[in-house]
Order: sequence, then C-alpha cells, then structure tokens
Amino acid sequence: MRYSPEHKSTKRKHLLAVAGAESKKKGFAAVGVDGLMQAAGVTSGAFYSHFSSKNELFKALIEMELQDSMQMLVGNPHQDLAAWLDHESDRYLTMSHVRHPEAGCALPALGAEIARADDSVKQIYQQQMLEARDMLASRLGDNTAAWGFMAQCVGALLLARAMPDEDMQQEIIQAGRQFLQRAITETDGDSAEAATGPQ
Amino acid sequence: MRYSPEHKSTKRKHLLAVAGAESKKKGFAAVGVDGLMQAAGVTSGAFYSHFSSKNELFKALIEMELQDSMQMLVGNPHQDLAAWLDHESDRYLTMSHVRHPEAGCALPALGAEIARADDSVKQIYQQQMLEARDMLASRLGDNTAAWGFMAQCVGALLLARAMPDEDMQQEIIQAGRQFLQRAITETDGDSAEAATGPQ
DNA sequence: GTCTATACGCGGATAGAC
DNA sequence: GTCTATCCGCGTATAGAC
Repeated sequence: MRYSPEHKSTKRKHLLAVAGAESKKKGFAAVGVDGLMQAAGVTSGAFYSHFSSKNELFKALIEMELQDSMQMLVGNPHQDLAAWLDHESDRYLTMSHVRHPEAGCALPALGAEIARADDSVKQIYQQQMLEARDMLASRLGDNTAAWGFMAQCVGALLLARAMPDEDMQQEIIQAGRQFLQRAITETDGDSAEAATGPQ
Repeated sequence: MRYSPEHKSTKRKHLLAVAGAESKKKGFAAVGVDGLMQAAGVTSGAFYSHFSSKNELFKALIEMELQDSMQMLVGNPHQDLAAWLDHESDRYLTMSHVRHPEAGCALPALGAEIARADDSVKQIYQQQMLEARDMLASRLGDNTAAWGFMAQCVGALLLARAMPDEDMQQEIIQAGRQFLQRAITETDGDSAEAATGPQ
C-alpha cells in the first residue's frame, strides 16, 4: 500500500497543529481550507478525507488546544502556593506569550469565536474548562479562585495583545502578575475558611 | 436640498451604532458591507460616502465603543470603594451582559480582532485604554488594580460567553464578582501602602 | 488518500447615472 | 448622498480520476 496505516492519524495531528497555529494567529474564520492545506503541503480537496466540515475541524481543534493547556497546568510541580503562582505567571503572563499567539493559549485568541460557535463546540469547551476548574480549585482553595485566576490570565493577555506599544503590553502583563499575587496569596487563608464555613 | 446638512453626520452615527451591534454579535470580519448597509436601510454603494474603507469603519467603531464604555465608568456615583465595586459588578458582570454582546462592551467581543488589526486601530485602542486606566487607578489605588480589574471583567465575560450551559455562565460571572471583592476591597489598604512605599 | 476541476455564494471595492 | 451594476478574489464544499 502506498500509505501506511498510521498515515491518516499522523496527518490529522499535523493538520490540527497547523490549523491551531494559523487560527490563533489570524482567527479561525479567516483561515481558509485552501490556505490551511497548502501550509500542510497538500491540496484543498484532501481536507475532507480528514474532517467532514470546517466546523468539525474547529471542534477537534478546540479539544486538542485545551487538552494541551490542561497538560501545562498539570505540569506545574510546586506545592507551595506562591511558588506555584510564580511558575504559572512565568509561563503564561510573559511578553513571549503576548507576541506569539500562534504558539500560545487558545482562549485569548479564539474565545470570542467559541462563544459564537454552535453548541457542539461549546460542549467540548465546557468539558475541558470544568476539568481545569477542578484542578485549579484543588490548588487555590475554591472555584472562585479557579475562575478568577483563569479570567485574569486570559483577560490580561487579551488586553495586552491589542496594545501597539511594547511598554504598555509589559505594564498590563506585570499588573496581571501582581494582581494575582494580591488576590491569591494574600487572601488565601480567609477565602479557604469562608469556603468551608456556613453559607 | 433633498438632504439636510446634518444628514451625513446623523447617518454616520447610525451606521456606527448598527455596525457596533452587528460586529459584537458576529465578529467584525464576518460583517459584510452589504449586510451592514442593508441593516441600515440603504444599499452597499452608499457605504463609501461615509467611510473610505472597512478599516476606517473599524477605527471609528472602536473609538466610539470605548468612549461609551468610558462614560459608563465615569457615571459610577459611589465614593465608598465597596459600593463602587458593587455598582460596576451590577452593570458589567451580569447574565444580561453575557447574553447580549451586541449591547455590551466591545472588548470581550472584539479584543482579539483589535489585536490582529493594523497599528492605526491599536493606537486608538491604546489611547482610550490609558484614559480608563488613569480613571480607575484614581479610584482603586494604583495601575495594578486598574488593569487587574479590567482584565478580570473582560476575561470573565469571555469565558462565560463560550459556555453552553447557563448555570456555568452564572458560576463564572459570580466568581468574577467575588474574586474582585477579595482582590480589591480586602487588600486595598496593603496595596495602597505598598504603592506609596519604597520599592 | 490525494489530486484536479468546478459549482456557487459572498467578501471588499469602484464607476457612473440620478 | 444614494442608486445600480459590475469587477475580482476567496470562501466552503463536491465530483470523479488516479
């Protein structure tokens, strides 16, 4: 046979990787099937032997991207809360992440497009986000801190990327770090008590 | 004369309002000049008597939207910090705002598109955001709190809107409120001292 | 599984009549 | 200022040969 048994699944992974980078850079809607397949080294007709539609690609893409993000969170080795937070800030709230959306988190780049997508995409998003929430809540004390942490990270990156000047990007990123420190390491004891107390 | 002297500027404002709502709902890139002018009750050829290109429309749109948002911030009458924060949460971190992007803040809906736009758009964004930062810093103590507040609001709305289930949207919005309370009202004294102290 | 060719619609933008 | 008509390119998707 001309194509190995694993060729299709290998090619699919490659397509997802290319589509992820292109989408985060230009927006999913702006990425054409034609340009995508050209970047992958094949012609556009071949696309539909891997995905039945562009929406199916989006579903697979969001799932893969958020699974990758989850792996990053799981990979944080620190037990101490302050050290854990520093580790996350050092990988997420950085100028490199601001400058290179194609290699970064899908949420600041594609969040608004997920919000406009159909329910099948949103269901995949929700499932992945709940995993992340639970993982973060076990570290940070409660769901409030988990969602607050994620919203701060995503929001800061979004606001920073739209800035034309580097020093303003830097200011926002730095503010995100400090704000999280204030919110998480300085109020942790209180909030943990409040979470287990009566309500 | 068939058209009053103010007709053009009136029509321009109307076009911006329609374009703003449509863009926040579907994404700016997805809004066609044709559909836009149809929604405004005229034909597509008339568009270019108001804007020289679609990019010029985007610039005018972002400026108008962020000026509107600034007016909302200025309109908060409360002196007490906790009351001020409640007022902001009650108008921004709500289910109504999650459900109706077309009537809400431009940043969660269009932030990623601003980040991909050319520098002329980003400059307008930066100018407006610096005004908002300064206004917020005077209320919240320092730039860190100002950016942190904005990032939390924008990020929470973005994450919530992509959720398919209402109760999850509600959970994220509610977490945003509580997180801001913890971060701003509970650490305000410390951070204000830190901001004026040596460093 | 991948190729070429193609159908069909919508995107932004322009020309010239009224 | 607005209209109609039109140019041209790119979008998704499909059919059929190899």
